[in-house]
Amino acid sequence: MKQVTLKELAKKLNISPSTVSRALHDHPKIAPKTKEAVLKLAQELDFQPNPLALNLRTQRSKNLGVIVPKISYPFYASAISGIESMAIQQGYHIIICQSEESYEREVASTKALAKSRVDGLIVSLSGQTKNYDHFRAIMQKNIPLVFFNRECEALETSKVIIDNVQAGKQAVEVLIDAGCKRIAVLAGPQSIHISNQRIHGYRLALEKNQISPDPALIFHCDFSEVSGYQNTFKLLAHKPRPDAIFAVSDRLAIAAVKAIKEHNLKIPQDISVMGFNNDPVTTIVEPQLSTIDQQPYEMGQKAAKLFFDQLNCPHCLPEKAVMPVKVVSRDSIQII
Amino acid sequence: MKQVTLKELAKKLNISPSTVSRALHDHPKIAPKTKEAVLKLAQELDFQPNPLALNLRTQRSKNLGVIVPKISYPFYASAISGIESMAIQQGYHIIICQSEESYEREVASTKALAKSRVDGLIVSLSGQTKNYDHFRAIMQKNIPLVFFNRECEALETSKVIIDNVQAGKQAVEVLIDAGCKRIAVLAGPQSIHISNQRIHGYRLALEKNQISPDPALIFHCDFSEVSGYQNTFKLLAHKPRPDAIFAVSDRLAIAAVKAIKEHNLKIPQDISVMGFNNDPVTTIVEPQLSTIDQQPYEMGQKAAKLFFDQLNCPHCLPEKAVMPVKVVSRDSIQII
DNA sequence: TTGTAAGCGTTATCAA
DNA sequence: TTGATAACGCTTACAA
Repeated sequence: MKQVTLKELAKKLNISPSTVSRALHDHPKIAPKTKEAVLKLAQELDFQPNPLALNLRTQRSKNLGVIVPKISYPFYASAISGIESMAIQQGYHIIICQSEESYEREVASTKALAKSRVDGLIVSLSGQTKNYDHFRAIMQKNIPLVFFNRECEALETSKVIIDNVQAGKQAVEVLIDAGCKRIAVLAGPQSIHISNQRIHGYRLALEKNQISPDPALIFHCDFSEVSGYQNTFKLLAHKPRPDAIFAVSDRLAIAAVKAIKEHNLKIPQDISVMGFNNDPVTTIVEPQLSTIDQQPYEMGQKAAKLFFDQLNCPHCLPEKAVMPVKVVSRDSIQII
Repeated sequence: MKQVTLKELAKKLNISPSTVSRALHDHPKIAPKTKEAVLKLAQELDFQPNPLALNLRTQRSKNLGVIVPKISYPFYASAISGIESMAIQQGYHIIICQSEESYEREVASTKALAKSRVDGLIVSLSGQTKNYDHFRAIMQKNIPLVFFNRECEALETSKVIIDNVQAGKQAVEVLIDAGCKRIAVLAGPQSIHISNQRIHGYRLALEKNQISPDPALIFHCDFSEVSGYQNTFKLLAHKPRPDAIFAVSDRLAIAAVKAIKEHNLKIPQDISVMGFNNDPVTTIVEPQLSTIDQQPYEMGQKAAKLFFDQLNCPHCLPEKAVMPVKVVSRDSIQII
């Protein structure tokens, strides 16, 4: 059972392939009955134009590469859904690669996707990435490149981000408004730029509220649960004990919750916790976690939109979209 | 900056395209110095063969379609990673579609993927799917089709599954071994075959241990948290109260945990809970959940392997792979 | 050992 | 209104 081709339609109808092609495309100058006959047969034989041939002609693969640290992070799973929802509307498919936070894997994926001739690339950087030459190569090939969430400031590309400084500030202000004075930070790796921005927001919030910052209250750690857990132990040992923790990700916040419970401290009575991301787990942990929702689905949609903008207007200037965030208040912060 | 083509290499070297092609492919009958010259120039100009042209020639897209209910389910996120790890080795990319448990979306995705000429399809059925004509169409086009996890027994395709009856039996035996006698089931939708198989396993376990089954202890519900929660309320109201719950998914188990706590009952002292899937949340909920690990990454790898087997041997018989599961013991079941 | 020519399936251009 | 031809980039008989 082979797929029927346009040529075969032509042969059966005793007309030329070009006529068939025109009939199928509503060409203005085609005899109505020719058109009718073609459409009828095409229907009957379930003719599907071969996209492989189309791709060769147009030099477009109709594929969009997406590189994220990990699809199992709920943030990225949602973002991917958002990207896909837009892509599908334009007849595009997305090809997803995971960097697993590894620079080497990110480079390898970027190269593989370029080789496979994706029409564009939507990327959220790996935690290790400090060199951007692989993306410069993409740009030189005029392949539209859009960053989202974790972006590269040094490159002039379209990007979809949130205002991490502002969001960090908002998050910490929730804690301050709840009466917290000694707010510690589970800060994530120092290499992650968005984490640093959120911490910058933390400082701004303190400043605005005349709380003097204490650098010893900032605990850098990697994103793993173990690391968050261990650093919370250190954090709780600090004298005087912090009365709140701002974690730059929900995963870290949840590790903190675990550690806090082991210390037989109560959340939020003894210590408040603020997360970031609005992962589904935030409603499963006890108490439920206050956090910041970045609306990843919408970020993904916007990123895809910016890709199509670039595709359709290669010489337009790149666009930077800053998306709004939402504070989500739950039970991990004392209400005063 | 256009990509350089094989023809251009040929022109620059004043030889024919075919010679260049042969040089690049280690053709046996090629003069060493011709080959050398070609490779050198190819290197210099960073020649990358255009896969779009290759695809048209070979009539292969080098894309593998994957349809799952939802990528944000951790089970599927892992399975996808497993599929991808195999695919990448063979120069394949995967195109992921989410059915969102909708029959219509599954049909639409199947058709879209066929239209885009994927070389094969790896599918886990949507919860609604009862008609399989869209897959029959795929099989008629000789597109390799592999099911995993949620399969279709009526179709003769390759498949990767676990023995859900056996796994359900094992799960319930853990409860029985812990001394539970009145084991209720959060059973999921009646339309989901694998859930029903797990429930069948439940019955076998009861039977084997001379516990008489009580149909009133089986609570069908959809997979949502609300539904699991509400049904647990009903379940707990049942007299005499069950001393254990076997949930066919961790999500349901977690909803049950919530409901149980609202009743001020203790897990596992008052009631034990057994889940299924080994989702990451099982270690976040308190107490940590005993469950069944299906090793989704390995399932995904195996599914991809079966796809490549079909691709390379179109007339080979389909293969059914039954993967082992692991019982994961945590704190939600009383140890006696 | 290399070159020529045809072909994968489609469409754009030109000519009729 | 339709047809012939060439082209997208690559490979492979076949010929030389």
